[in-house]
This record gives sequence, structure tokens and C-alpha cells, in this order.
Amino acid sequence: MNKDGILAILAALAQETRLDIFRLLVRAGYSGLAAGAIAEQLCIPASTCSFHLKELRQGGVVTCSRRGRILQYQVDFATMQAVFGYLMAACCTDMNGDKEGP
Amino acid sequence: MNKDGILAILAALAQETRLDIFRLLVRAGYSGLAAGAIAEQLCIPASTCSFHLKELRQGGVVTCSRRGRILQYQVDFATMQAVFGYLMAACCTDMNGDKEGP
DNA sequence: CCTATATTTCTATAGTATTGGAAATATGGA
DNA sequence: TCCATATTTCCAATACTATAGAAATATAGG
Repeated sequence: MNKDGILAILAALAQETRLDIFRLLVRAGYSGLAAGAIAEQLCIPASTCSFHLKELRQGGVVTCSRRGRILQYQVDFATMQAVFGYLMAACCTDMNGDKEGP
Repeated sequence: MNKDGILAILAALAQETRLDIFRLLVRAGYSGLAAGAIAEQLCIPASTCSFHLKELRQGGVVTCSRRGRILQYQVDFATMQAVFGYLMAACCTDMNGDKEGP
């Protein structure tokens, strides 16, 4: 995962409504949720929800698939694991130089 | 780690200059780097650097300690591990309901 | 084809963030 | 005390982001 990809994912998640959407979709698992269901659960207008879903999609956090007239959004778990795993590892290993630890 | 804390850390990191500072500080380990050294390495004005360091500090990403007239900044590794570990875990376990996986 | 439903795109407005120069503050040493 | 260095705070200009109503698009079903 390169810097731009990580930045895109962090920027996508770093907003309250989008973090709420993300948490909702994590709980929903692989099947995900319809755009309308997300807007309803979070009590936000459809256009606002759509705007944030686009940001999450462009950032690489979620994918969506059409099921008739419903657009189903789901977390891209593989990407999330790659990014958070990378950041986690960076903070667990890269600080071990000649430096003192706690 | 609660929602506000996670949001604060994501927002702090979700900006190119601040992600650059973070990467520099991760490589520097526990001893960290002086504010001046960070500004110099990234070729940014001191005031801009100071602004971003404040955002990182308020977000909980870094801490700083004075060493004479030098302010030394370091990553708060424990906090980073808590946050990324939590997000990583959420994406590894919470999606296992009755839902189909890949 | 026509209608209802699901969702997006468009648009304007309001709100928030970033930048960098200049001035202020803090510290160490002569 | 006075000076040099390190850094922050202040400020104003600029740029970006979020919000939500209205209009447009897509699809299913009769």
C-alpha cells in the first residue's frame, strides 16, 4: 500500500458521518447495506449520504454492487486489513532502532 | 478507544504534510525529532510545521518534550497501536455474522 | 409505455482547514 | 543583561469540504 492510497483511506474515514457509515457497514459484514438503509439508520438526507458514500468508494473503503434498483454498499475488508495492518506493523516494528523504548 | 478518539487520530493523519511528519517520526523511533529538524527535512516553513505538529499533538498522534530550547516530538506508539489494532480487529472479526465471506 | 421507488448528480451556501510572513515567547550562554 | 536560536502564536488570504433541496437517472413491475 503506497502513501497516496493510505492518505485516501484515512481522509475518507476522517469525517464523523463517514466513520458512522463505516461502522454500520463493518457490522453489516460482507453482504453490506443498501444506500437507503444507511441514510435511514443515520437520519441523514439521501443526497448527503450519497455524497459520503462516493467519498468512501473513491477512497477505497467500500465497494458497491447493484441488486435491481438497490445499490448495496459493503466494506472492502481486504483493503482495510492491508492498510490498518501496515500502519499497525509500522508502529510495532519501525520504532526499533537504537532508540530506547518504554 | 472511543469514536471521538479514533476520529481525532484519523483526522490528524489524513493530511499529506501531517502523514509525512508521522512517517518521519515513526522512522525516528522513541527519541523522535526536533520541530526544526522536521521542518527542514520536509522543506516547509516553521510556522506551517508548527501548525501541523499542534494538530498531531491535539489529535493524540504525537507527544513532545522540551530539551533545552529544542522541542522534541515523538509518535505516541502506544496510542497508535491501540487505534490501528482496534480498527484492524474490527475488520477481521466483526464481519463474521451469518454473512458470506470471500 | 407509465408509474413508483432507489439513488445519484447538480447547485448554492455555509463552514472548516491550510498556508506563510511577521511578531511574540522561551531558553541557553556570554 | 543582552543576544542568538528554537519554536510558537497571530493574522489574513486562499482553498477545500459538507450540507441538503431540486432535478436527473436507473430499474422493476403492471
